[in-house]
Amino acid sequence: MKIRTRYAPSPTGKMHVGNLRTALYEFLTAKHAGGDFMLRIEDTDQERFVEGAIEIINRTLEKTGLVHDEGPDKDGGYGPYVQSERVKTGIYMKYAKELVEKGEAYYCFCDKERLASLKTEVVEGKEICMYDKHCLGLSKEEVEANLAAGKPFVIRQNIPNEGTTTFVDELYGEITVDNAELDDMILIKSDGFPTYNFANVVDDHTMNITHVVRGNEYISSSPKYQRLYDAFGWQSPVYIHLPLITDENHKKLSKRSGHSSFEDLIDQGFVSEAIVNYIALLGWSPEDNREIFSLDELIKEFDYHRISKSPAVFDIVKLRWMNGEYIKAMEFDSFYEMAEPYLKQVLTKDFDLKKIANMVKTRIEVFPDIPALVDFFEELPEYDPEMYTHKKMKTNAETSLQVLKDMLPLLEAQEDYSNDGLYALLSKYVEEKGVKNGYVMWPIRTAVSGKQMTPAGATEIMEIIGKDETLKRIRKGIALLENA
RNA sequence: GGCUCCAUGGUCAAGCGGUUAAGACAUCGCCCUUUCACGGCGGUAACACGGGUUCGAUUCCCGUUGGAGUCACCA
Repeated sequence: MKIRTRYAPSPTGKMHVGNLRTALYEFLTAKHAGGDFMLRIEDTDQERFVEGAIEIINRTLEKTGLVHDEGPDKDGGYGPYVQSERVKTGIYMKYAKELVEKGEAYYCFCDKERLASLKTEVVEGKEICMYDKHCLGLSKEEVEANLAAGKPFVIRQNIPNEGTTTFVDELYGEITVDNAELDDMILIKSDGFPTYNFANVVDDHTMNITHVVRGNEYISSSPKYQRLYDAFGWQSPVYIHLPLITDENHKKLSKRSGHSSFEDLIDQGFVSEAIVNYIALLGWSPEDNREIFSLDELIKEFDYHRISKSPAVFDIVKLRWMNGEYIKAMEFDSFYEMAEPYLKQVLTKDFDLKKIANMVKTRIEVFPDIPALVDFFEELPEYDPEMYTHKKMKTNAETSLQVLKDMLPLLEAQEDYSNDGLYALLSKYVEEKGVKNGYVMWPIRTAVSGKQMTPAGATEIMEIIGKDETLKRIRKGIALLENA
């Protein structure tokens, strides 16, 4: 049988990385087996609906390559299935009533006050209460009368207080709970909309979803869903619950961490391929030791049986490393396209931006690293003359001053300011003095950059900034050292 | 708190009764080098604890401890 999976987000804002990984694993589970991947928008809670959220979901899935296979026709492609649209067909109410007929569900007319009066216990600021099945005792006539009188109602699942319920998860195995632990959850809300708990079962069944891949947080409500499948006489799908992604404190990733959503990450200069690659490895590992995977390679290698059971910490440091690997592997032209705005942030003079971009390409992990790395080309920063002292190079203020003074007239006389020409000039001096390269290169590089760390060597820098600026900076260095 | 799940280095993780317990990130050191970076090489670092089962447990079972999730007319 063909595998069918679905990604079922609710449109409430940004795309959380946990949700993105869920979408990825659903996509991969289907695609690895040549199956289909669906997108279903779960918007049965009108209050939580956020304008533009569906667009964010669509854009993110498109950008990451997680394209869904079917759905309502929409200008040339497939749109997502949308629950609020399906509500209009009456499908959920129809199935809910079927359950009522079977005695597996019942109408409930309890108002907020009565519900609030139910014995509650407060644990960690959260109220805990279970419905007392009060309305299950209503006679058929009473229900009819209430309905006829237009009294607001919900439909609840009827779960016995005795016995146990078991469901099977592919990864976790059999999970059994006492029915007494299970609340009579609401299937249809008083506004006529189904709850997620109900809609998800009806939809997964009617859409022939074979593998339900979802976050770990659903594991505790899965027994209730299982009872729903059983009540309908439907075969339940294969369940695959995914381990949680946490922050460095092992807590659920939240907005506070600053990188909890795909959008955050993109804003911070990560490329989507690297993000996908990284989260694929958060909770899953291939048979070999490979770590760099394109989406197509993931499809080929992904085996959901190798998904791990324990939670994973989202490590931004490793993501940065991986992003750096992707940047290094990029074609120069596409790299340049993305790097240019960052270059232009700090470089306004007439520089060879492509040359600078090329220097920087292997040295950054994310694009926003660029400005701080190249800003000295534009303007020499204030720097501490202490920087001229370097143990290994055997340089200090004195030797540096000597080198700069010796070099200044040579650089003034020099016409050829190409990297090669300058390198030849400096090498000649090095040879004559019988010193090590660094003995000369270090002070020169310091004088022309004013930086501890640069993306290029001394002569490359001089080539870029040109003769006038070079001489200015060398003189500045001399002045600085003489006054020190 | 009830219920459920999880437990290999700081982090991601391989392992599925017998291994010198892989690999990656981070970290440290060395080499290379026109400093740093890049690159190359190497080091430090882990089976939470206690009982079983077994000739033999990181691996299987039980308990303890620790962590997490969940307990809505949210998904």
